[in-house]
Amino acid sequence: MQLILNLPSIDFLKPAFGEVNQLGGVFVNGRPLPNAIRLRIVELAQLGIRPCDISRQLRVSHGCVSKILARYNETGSILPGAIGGSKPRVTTPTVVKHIRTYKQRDPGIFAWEIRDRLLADGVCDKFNLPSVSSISRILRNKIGNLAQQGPYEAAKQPPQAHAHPHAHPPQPAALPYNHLYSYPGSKVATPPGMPALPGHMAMHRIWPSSHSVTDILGIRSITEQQNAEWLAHSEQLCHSTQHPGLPTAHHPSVSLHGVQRHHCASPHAAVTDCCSGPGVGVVGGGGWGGGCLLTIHEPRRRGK
DNA sequence: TGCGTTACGGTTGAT
DNA sequence: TAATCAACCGTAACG
Repeated sequence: MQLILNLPSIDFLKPAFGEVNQLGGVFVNGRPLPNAIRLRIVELAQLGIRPCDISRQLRVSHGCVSKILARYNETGSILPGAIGGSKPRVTTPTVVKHIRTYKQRDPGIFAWEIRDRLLADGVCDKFNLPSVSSISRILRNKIGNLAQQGPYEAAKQPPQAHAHPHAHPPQPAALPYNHLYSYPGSKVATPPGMPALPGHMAMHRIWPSSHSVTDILGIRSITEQQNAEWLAHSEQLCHSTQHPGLPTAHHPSVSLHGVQRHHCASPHAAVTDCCSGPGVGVVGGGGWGGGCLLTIHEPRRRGK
C-alpha cells in the first residue's frame, strides 16, 4: 500500500503546547486522540494497512493503534471511554429508587429512617449502606422537589406525577461543544428517537468532555482539512482497489450509528453526526465504555 | 520486525 | 469547597 505513504504529513499539526512522541506525533498526555485520528486508524486498518504502518503514518504509538483497533474489533466503537467520574459506590440506581419510594410513601421520613429501612429491607447491606449524608444528598439532588414538598402536597399528587422530578434531568438536546467526544458508559437516558439498548450494550452517559486534543491543540480546522484530503485520497484508493468486504466511499458500508457517511463528508463530520446520538458498545474494563458506534461491515478480526 | 501487554504519568468528574 | 477515588487516556518499553 504505497499509496498510503503519500498521505499528507502531519508535521504541521505540531502545536504550541502538548507533547511529541517518539514518532514525532503530537499528543496530550491523559487526553484521547482526536476522533478523526481514531477514525483514520480504524479505516486504514480496514483498508488492510498493517498496524505498524498506521502507527508510523499517523505518528501514533503502536500501542495506541493496537488498543484502538482492539477496542474497535471488540466493541465496534472508535470512541474513547468515559474519562473521569466514578461509579456510584452506594447510591446505585436501585438504592435511589428505593429511597424515592420510601419518600413517596412517607414524605416526612428522615434520612436515618430511610437508612434503617434500606438495611431492613435488604436493599443494602452494612457494607454498601449509604450514609445519612448521602441519603440527604440524594433527597436533595435527585428527589429534590419531593423532599421540598410538604407532606400534604406530596401526598396529594399521584405517584407518577412526582416520581422523577429530578432523578433524570432532561438531557441537553445537543452538546454545543465538543460533541466529537461523546463518551460512553453513561447514566443518562437513551436520547429520544433512539431505541433503548439492552443491558451492557446500553449507553450510560454522554460526556461533554471539556477538552479534546483537537481543541486543546487548536488543530480542528487543520484536521478537518487534512481529513478531507485524506478521504478524497482514500476514495481514490477505493475506486482503484475494490476490496470485497471493505468499505468504500460509494457503498457506504461505513456508517456511524446509522448515519451513513457520504463520500464527500469528512470523517470528522461523520463522527460529529454520530455523537449527537446515542452510542453503542461497551468498552472494556469497568463496563463504562460504549459510545458511538462505527459500523463497518465485516470488521477485520485479528488472528491472535 | 511486528504486535500484545503493561507500567507510568497524566486528566477527568462523581462522590 | 477541597480531597479522594476510580475510571479513562497515550506513550514507552518489554517480551
